[in-house]
Amino acid sequence: MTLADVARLAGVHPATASRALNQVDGSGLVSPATVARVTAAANRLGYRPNPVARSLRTRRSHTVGVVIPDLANPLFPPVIRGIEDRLAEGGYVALLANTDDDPARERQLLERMRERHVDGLVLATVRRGTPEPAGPGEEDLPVVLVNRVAEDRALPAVAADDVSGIRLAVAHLVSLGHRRIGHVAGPQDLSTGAGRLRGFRLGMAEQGLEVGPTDVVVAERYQVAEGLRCARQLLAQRPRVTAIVAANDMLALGCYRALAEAGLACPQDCSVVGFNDMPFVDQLSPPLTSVRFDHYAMGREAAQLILERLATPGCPTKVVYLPPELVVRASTGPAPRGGLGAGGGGGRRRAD
Amino acid sequence: MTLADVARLAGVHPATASRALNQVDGSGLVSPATVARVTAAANRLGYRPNPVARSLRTRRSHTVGVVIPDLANPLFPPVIRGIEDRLAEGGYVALLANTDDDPARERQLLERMRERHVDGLVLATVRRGTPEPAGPGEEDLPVVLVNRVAEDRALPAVAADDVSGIRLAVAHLVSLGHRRIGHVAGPQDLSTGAGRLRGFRLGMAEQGLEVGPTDVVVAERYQVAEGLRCARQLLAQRPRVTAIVAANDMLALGCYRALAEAGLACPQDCSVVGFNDMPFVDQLSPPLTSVRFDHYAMGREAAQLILERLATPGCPTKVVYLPPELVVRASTGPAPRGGLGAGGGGGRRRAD
DNA sequence: GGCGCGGGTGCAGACGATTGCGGAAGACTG
DNA sequence: CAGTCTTCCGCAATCGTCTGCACCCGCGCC
Repeated sequence: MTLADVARLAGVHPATASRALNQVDGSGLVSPATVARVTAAANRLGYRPNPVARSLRTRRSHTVGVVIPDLANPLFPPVIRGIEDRLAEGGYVALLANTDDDPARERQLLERMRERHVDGLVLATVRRGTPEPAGPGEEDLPVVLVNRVAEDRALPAVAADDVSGIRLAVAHLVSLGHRRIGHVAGPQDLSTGAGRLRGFRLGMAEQGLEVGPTDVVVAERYQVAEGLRCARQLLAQRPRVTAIVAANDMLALGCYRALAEAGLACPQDCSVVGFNDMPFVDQLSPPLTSVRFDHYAMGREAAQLILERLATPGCPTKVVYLPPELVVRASTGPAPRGGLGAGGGGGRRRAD
Repeated sequence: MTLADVARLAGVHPATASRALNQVDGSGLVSPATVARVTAAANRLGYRPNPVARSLRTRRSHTVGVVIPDLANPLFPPVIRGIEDRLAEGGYVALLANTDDDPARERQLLERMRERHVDGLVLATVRRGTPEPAGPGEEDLPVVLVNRVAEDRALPAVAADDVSGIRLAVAHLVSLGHRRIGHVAGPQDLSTGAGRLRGFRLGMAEQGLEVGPTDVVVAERYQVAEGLRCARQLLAQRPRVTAIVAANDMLALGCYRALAEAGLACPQDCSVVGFNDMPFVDQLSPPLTSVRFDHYAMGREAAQLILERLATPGCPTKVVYLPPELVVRASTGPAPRGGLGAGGGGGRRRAD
């Protein structure tokens, strides 16, 4: 079942059959009658072009490398699905790779992808300070960033609007009467961690609140254990916080634990807000208030961008920000009376 | 950078270079001296064979199709990672596809995979009653099943030992004093659903307990909403159950909701056991007791099996069962006094 | 010394599709 | 009616690698 068979059945040369089948219709390289004959023959035979042979000749594999830190992070599956679905519509397939946040492993995986002749890359792994996100020699391969953006916006990217998202969270807490709000920040070498910290400072400023040096603790990784460590520290150095904005749901989980350790109830004693609205955070106890954005859409958009670059290599680099929204659940509640809130007068003071 | 360049540098014919590089060393087609010269040249040039050209010639793509219902199901990411890691060790890559449990979509995806000339398939989507798991004409492609097994064990597969796992759960509940135990069963057209129901009956029999017709409700899908529906029904038709064995963690989540609706506390009024020990079920409230098995290992083992079949096509079909273990958390507790348990005498009867 | 044998290489033809080039018609103009 | 242009199609090369076949050469044996 090759092109030659189709050509024979249609009574034309294989070259003509090829042109007939690949014709963007109308551009007169092949007569309409011939196109009809060939496509009819192809249909009758159920002909499917051999992508391997095609790739060899055209040097395009119709394959895109997708590099993420870890598939087991619940944030990524919906993103991957979005990428794959959109790529499939464009006739491409995704090649997945997990780096486990290990730069050495990442380099090795990118090398493998180059060997496989991927046509482009979608990277969810860039860090600030590694200016060549795709490694040396990648300049020819189209690259799109997802979830994280490049420091200088020099690369096309799709990500949530971290700053706005955190501002929503802060505004929500303030509207509940909170004034002493802490931030468990994400790793500052990631655009998300840095952006969300910026969003926190900005949001607080907008509400007329100051951010002191003890109001922020920076996590080294987006992990529950780090969230626990940071929240402990925050509670220690800032005992009267009534709310914590976590840079990420994982960190928020760590905050839950730290509060439980300290014998504080959430949200009665201290509210917590997360970011990402991962699957199942609505099943936690208490269900987590979190900043949501559409993960699947982020994936689709990233795929869209890489498809555009594949189609027209020189096109301008776009950076797309997805609008976040706050999903209010039970982990946030009114500020406890007795906090330093300007909301009400005195009231009962907590015992601690 | 092609084989011809290497050959030129080594002063041999490309054909010889090819043989030298592909030689399983020792089988004397090429002299050792030549092999040394060629490999040296290849290293010096950093030569990497073009997998596309190689595939075209050898008709092997070094690619394995991995078909799952839905990547967003937390069970699968670790499995996928196991598959990908083991495949990578064998020089293969995985091509992922999600069927969303839609047979039509599955057929279409399998067709795409055939077009892409995958060398084998790992399927997590087989249902009982579809004897041709991979569709017609798949007889030539090696297939391995994962998570679910074929009805007649005719296909190699890797899965948890569903029967043993559920028996562990039942034994645990009985040891806590439970006697009236219900089962929210999984879809019976899936081997997991059927196996776990069988395990439930067997486990109950082993404990000398009978399973009446109202003790089991069968879910149509592994979804929280279905779990809710079934648990509601179970509570209605069997009001005095003190424990529910769910065929799956999703269904267990539904049970949580049904209990909450009914004003019952877990585990004080009714214990719940899940299956799979999905990520984050330890963060639920209460943390879920669940039957665990090693998801990553399951993936690795499936990849191992497909690699074996790829290496020696005729090898006997193995079916591997992974040993399950019970992870006891806070969703299971002593049977409430006043149940029909044989454990103690009368005691306080619950008000309902 | 001639012949046979076998290990090691070179030659060239696939694999299946794409594409520059040129040629053969048909259309159209002067 | 001749010449030019357009349209459509066939020819053959090409992508990079593998592999059946033939060849060459050296060695051993009769």
